[in-house]
Amino acid sequence: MKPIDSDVQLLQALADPTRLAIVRELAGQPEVCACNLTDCCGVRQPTVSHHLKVLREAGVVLAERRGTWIYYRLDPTAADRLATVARELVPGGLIPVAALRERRPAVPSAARPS
Amino acid sequence: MKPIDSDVQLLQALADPTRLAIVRELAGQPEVCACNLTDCCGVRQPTVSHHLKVLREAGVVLAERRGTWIYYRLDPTAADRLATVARELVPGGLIPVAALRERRPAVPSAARPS
DNA sequence: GCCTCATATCGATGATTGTCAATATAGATC
DNA sequence: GATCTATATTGACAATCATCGATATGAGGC
Repeated sequence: MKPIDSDVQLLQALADPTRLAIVRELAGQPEVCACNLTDCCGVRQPTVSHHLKVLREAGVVLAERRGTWIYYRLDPTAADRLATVARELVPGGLIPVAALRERRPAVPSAARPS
Repeated sequence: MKPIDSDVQLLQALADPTRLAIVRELAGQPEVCACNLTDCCGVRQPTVSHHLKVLREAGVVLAERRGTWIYYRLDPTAADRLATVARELVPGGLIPVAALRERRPAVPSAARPS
């Protein structure tokens, strides 16, 4: 049971065609009954239930039971967390401001790397 | 060989602890020699090479050979593509403007789902 | 209580994946 | 040519995962 990086867990949850289809289905409307998610992805009910559990544990979706049915919606914090990861991918995003003043050579560190 | 959704491929590439560590290493500096990525992740050289291939094919990193060494850097378009996925996760982000004028009930669709 | 329906869990199975040692390839230098 | 070094590829293995049918759980209505 090694603990999993929270960002990796978020990315892993989204990195599956079926789960991303579920998420996109949820993005279009305020909430969706789980019973309506069974059809949209071409997989059976136990599979949908499994994927919804993964998405829940990763903090991507929220579930609310009302009577017999369970309604799912996107967790409002998920978009922000993914956007933060996206910001990490901006090249030079972590370079200190001072370094931006000097011209970066077109072919840097051509010598033997450290 | 079914074709893979481009967004899923991007997410899959990032959804691994080792690959995310490589990406974060690349985020801190303009470019990194592949030989310097072998140490930072606690895996052997063939494993790093394999992960770099996955990241290359997903459009996350760019490679440039200079002599014996190959320098890797983040693909400038990767951040935007991930940010676009993040924007899809904003609840109600795809709701047409007209729908925003009417008050959304606190507990919608309490009746039998369609 | 019983019955029905929606959802979750279990157990099995085939597919995919991360990792490694061994080997191959490509470039530089002699 | 030969040799050295950096990187890629191959082949194998264990582990993880997505999917399913069967079954269990939980809630409403009778």
